[in-house]
Amino acid sequence: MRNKTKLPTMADVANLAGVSSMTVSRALKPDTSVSKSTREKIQKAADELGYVLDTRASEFSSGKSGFVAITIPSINNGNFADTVKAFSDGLAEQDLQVLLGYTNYHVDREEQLVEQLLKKRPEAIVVTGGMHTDRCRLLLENSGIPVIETWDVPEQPIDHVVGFSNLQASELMFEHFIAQGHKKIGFIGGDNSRDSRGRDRYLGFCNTMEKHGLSSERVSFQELAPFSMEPGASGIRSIMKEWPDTEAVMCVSDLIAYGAITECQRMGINVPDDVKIGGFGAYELGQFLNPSITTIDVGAAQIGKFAAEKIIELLSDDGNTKSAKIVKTEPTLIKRQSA
Amino acid sequence: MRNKTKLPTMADVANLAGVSSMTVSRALKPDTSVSKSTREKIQKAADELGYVLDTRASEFSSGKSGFVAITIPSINNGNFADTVKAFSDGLAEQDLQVLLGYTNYHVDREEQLVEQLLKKRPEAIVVTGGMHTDRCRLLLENSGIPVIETWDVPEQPIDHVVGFSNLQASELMFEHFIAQGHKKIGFIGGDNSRDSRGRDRYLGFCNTMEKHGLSSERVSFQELAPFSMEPGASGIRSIMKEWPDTEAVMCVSDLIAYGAITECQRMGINVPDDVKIGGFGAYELGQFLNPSITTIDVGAAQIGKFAAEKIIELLSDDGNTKSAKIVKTEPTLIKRQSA
DNA sequence: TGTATAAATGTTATCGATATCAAAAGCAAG
DNA sequence: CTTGCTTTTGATATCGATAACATTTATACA
Repeated sequence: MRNKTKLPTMADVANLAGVSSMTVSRALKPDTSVSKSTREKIQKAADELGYVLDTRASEFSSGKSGFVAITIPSINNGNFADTVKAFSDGLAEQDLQVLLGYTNYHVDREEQLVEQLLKKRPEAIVVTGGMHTDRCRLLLENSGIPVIETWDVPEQPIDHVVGFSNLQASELMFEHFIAQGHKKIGFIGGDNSRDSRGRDRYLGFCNTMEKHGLSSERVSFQELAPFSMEPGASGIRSIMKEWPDTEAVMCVSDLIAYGAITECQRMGINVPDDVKIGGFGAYELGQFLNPSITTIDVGAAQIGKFAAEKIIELLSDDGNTKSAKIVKTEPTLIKRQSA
Repeated sequence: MRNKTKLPTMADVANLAGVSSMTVSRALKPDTSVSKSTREKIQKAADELGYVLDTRASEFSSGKSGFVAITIPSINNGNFADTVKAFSDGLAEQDLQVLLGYTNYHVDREEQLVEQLLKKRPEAIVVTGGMHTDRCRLLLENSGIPVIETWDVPEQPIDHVVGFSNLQASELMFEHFIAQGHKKIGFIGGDNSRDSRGRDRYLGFCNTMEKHGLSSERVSFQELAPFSMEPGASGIRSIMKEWPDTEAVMCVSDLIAYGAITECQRMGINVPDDVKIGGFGAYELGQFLNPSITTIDVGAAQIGKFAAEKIIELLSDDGNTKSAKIVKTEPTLIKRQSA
């Protein structure tokens, strides 16, 4: 069934319109010098044949692919979605498309994905996080295109960075707890070996506790493969069972906090009167829950916007102007009802 | 900066390894006849040069692109994410990649997107919904590849369909309301001109009301551009203000229901005692909210899975075997606390 | 009207891989 | 060591568009 009838090519259109295929090529682009009459003639021929440009040939011939690759950990995550949306919007004016890939929080999967993406010769690549396999790092370094690491500030950046310190960001929440006089503080996170951002948020917990001479034992690490709400429920159950006098808990994301808060309600524990619960990421659902979720806003959309701007700058650049290698966004605490 | 140093090509690898580029091409694929020793030699040369295959050239030369296009209305929507995930997983074994595009619930945007995607010569295309502009329909019909419409059962399908009747699905909820003895029933939806699935759910409301001789006036249509929770809050406010004796309301999605339920809580209205609220789509967050959200499960993942299977079948097909043009999934009511 | 300049169109070579066919090398059996 | 087969490798044409350059046609102005 498929490909039985071969699709029309530019030469077919040229034939029908009685011009050369080069003229067709020009007529189909917006800003080239083709007379109005021939352009109309060609447009008519193209419509008649149902001609659709083959960008594979086009990209191959012109040498530029017209798109930028971006990898994010998970498709179903409002935060990364915000980043991607702002990123796409920022690149749209430059006629650059976005090719998206999901690592599922696995560095091995990331390596595989990055290789796949590079094979398509993007004009730049954006990756989430600063933790990569050695080979992935090498691939990116040798790619010959701008590389931007986001959502993190790696110690040894590959190239450019648009991110923030997850460690410092999570400290905001713990300092907030402590300023309210709490001492028995806990943390619910995920598998730190897979998610370096989650790990840094946990380190922020440890640092702050240590700084104030408090115990950092009240932790629960849950399997949160498809980063979700259930683990928040099990996490808070486990913490409240082992340390019933816990006063405040920060969760590695708002989705976890959502699971934890709603589970508290089911257990008859009042949030925030009995225990305070903080989230991370300023997801929309946290704003509407009762109690609304106190959280850390990391400026997800801003990251995407900045990354897009940087890419536009780097691509238009003739290699002279030096732009900042590292752009930091400023996480802020959003005080709401839950903590 | 970019492209300054040209990336190595297959010919470079061939040179270094002392073979022809054709042999390199073969060695880099898994199942071709190349002797073990030369394959190792070539692999070594490729690694040394940091060679990465240029799929643009590869696809162009071989004539197949190796990917399938899919359009969905919104990136940040758990339901469509589920469909896409199942779809990707289903195609992964066939070495088919997925190229994703977002229509933002606009048919004009869809037309533009479909054209963009077709330019890249996918091997098949999946679109969400059965409402298209005339030109978009034409583009799809002339594309020469399998087309699958999903999440809907159009009256005049373009080619293949994997979907369900949104009308019948929403009737499940209204019949559920009525079976509980309710008569004063409402609906919160969005802009029907943009979202045909939402419109069909609304029609399901009207049909059921009419069938039982009830009024279908209690409706609120909200602007829900980035399909979200706030509109649920305003929607329920407006309905409860105008018709305070409303007994049950269905929302066009769980996200809207979430906004509506939490707003009720803030207004001191008890759900489900004072008013019952139903959602649509079986989103994860509805399962954990107190009260948990009664909803319609449309089998989002199943749609993706079926679509993938159909594509594999159609692509491997020699054009003989006739497969069903229309595959329907069976929406079910998930009875929880809110209704 | 002729010359200078700009605009419109055509010609040819090319991007990097693979399909296809041809040739060489390896191998088994007599 | 020769014949006949399989396996491995190579040479060449080709996919469809565009870059770069060449040429023709239109336009302006003296």
